[in-house]
Amino acid sequence: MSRPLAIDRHGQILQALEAQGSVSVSDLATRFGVSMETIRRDLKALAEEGRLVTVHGGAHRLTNEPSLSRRTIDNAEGKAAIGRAAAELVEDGMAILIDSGSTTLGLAQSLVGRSNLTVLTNSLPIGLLMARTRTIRTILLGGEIEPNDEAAFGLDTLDLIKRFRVDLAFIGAGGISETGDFTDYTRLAAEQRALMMACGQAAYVLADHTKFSKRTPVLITPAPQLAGLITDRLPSQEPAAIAASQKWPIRLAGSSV
Amino acid sequence: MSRPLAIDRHGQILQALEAQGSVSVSDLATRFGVSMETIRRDLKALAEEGRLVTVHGGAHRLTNEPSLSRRTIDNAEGKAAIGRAAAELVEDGMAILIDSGSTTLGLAQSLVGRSNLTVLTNSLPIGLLMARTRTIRTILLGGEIEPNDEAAFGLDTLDLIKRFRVDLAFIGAGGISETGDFTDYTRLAAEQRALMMACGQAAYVLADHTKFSKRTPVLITPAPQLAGLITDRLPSQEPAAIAASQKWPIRLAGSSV
DNA sequence: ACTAGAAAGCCACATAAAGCCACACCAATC
DNA sequence: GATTGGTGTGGCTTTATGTGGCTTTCTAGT
Repeated sequence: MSRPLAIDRHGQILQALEAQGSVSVSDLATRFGVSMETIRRDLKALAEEGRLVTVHGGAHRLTNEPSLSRRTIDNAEGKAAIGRAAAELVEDGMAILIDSGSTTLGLAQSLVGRSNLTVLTNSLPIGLLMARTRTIRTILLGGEIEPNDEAAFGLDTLDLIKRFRVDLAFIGAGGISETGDFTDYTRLAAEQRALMMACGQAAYVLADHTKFSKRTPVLITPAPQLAGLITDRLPSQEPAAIAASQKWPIRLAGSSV
Repeated sequence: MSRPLAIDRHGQILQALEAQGSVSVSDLATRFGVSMETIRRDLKALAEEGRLVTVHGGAHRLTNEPSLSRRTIDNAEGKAAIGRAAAELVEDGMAILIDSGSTTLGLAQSLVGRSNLTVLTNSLPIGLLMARTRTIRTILLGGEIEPNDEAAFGLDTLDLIKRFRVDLAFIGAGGISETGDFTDYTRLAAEQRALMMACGQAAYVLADHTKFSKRTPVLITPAPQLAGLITDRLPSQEPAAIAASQKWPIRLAGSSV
């Protein structure tokens, strides 16, 4: 009987670490089907190389770096579920576009470990995350960086988007109006998101349920490629949720972990 | 030379490695119908040619270029000193371009706290760092991301560079040749760096002393804007250092903290 | 704040897979 | 027919992993 390569495990551990910030010994042990002691030895070796720090129960990423700062993401669980649901739509060999935002970041995290994909994004954290997998080809849509989003916006970004065609586009939104339409904070961002939709053969908006109660000023003109909305749950009392459910096909992400 | 069978095997092993990142001895043995010992000899031979690295149980793709994301930066102190020296050239209100690399990252770190600056960069870590200051306007030059550098390279990047003109450009280099010229790992990177030089009214190459003993294959064609080299110290015994000092104005960064 | 139980860590030992080396073998080549 | 280079085999060493016993650390309930 042959033994799986230890070095592959090391690589995947580091990937999981990039995506999640921390990993637990028991999770890794079950995931790889090896004993906890083996995982401990892996983590110890990686820690000696200075690639992570071990903590009781697992390991943690070194904290100096441009992190996908896990700065208290609201409704992290719901966004992770949306990410997993969206990732199921992504098939081997596809080229996809991922917009910036904490919800779309959930999708990127779910794609870690996949290979034979091409990801276009205007988000720096997503770009770094994807590039570090080393198995996903990553193209960054450059432009002027908006510090709040840590993503590129602007004329150059619009221009770059126009040069590509992808299989799927996953778009964020600032909020959802009472009419069920998607809205954004600025004119430029709305324009850019509309263009991103048109870049894909099919486009999905990723928005968690908190967006139904958010109103942002600029309407995003939906492109014909818009295939639906992926969210975690529909707040039944929200007019925006009711309107949206009548307007777009909605895919509910099971919040079960 | 060798049996045709063996040559086929070597090629296919490298191909499998390219596709999967790693291969196991036992898998290859069953796949080719030969003994594990033979596969080991194959891997050993390929490892001696520098085409892969052997690990217990198989082999792993080599990452030719030392990765930036491994946190231990060689000669961090010298690079920080170079960064401070370069930062002194940057005046209020300027627009500057910062190339990717660990040395140029030192410059970016020295600029934290400054304001009224515009920074163009193709490096994701530098872009994030600058954007997070919120006082420095940041423009990211997009394109395909090279995982080792965590920076954008490619046709789109070249195209974007051409659209800007900056006051100062700070360029990295893979190595310095015996003739004192700057060299790089790939044709594309060399081209891109040359274009970056031409983007500035004046351009400086930032390279610490370890670069004088590094030889990388592709020559960077210097643009006329190249105003000099900023380094931490000149290894007197290195022919590359002597040649460079005769060819370019050199600014030595005081290593004093 | 204290303490008991549970979970995780550590160490030593056992074992199976992998690596290494010397030698034998086989099939082309000169 | 001798030579040469690739390949397989057997014996030994090394490495990776699992297991059990013990210690340490965390957590929750009083």
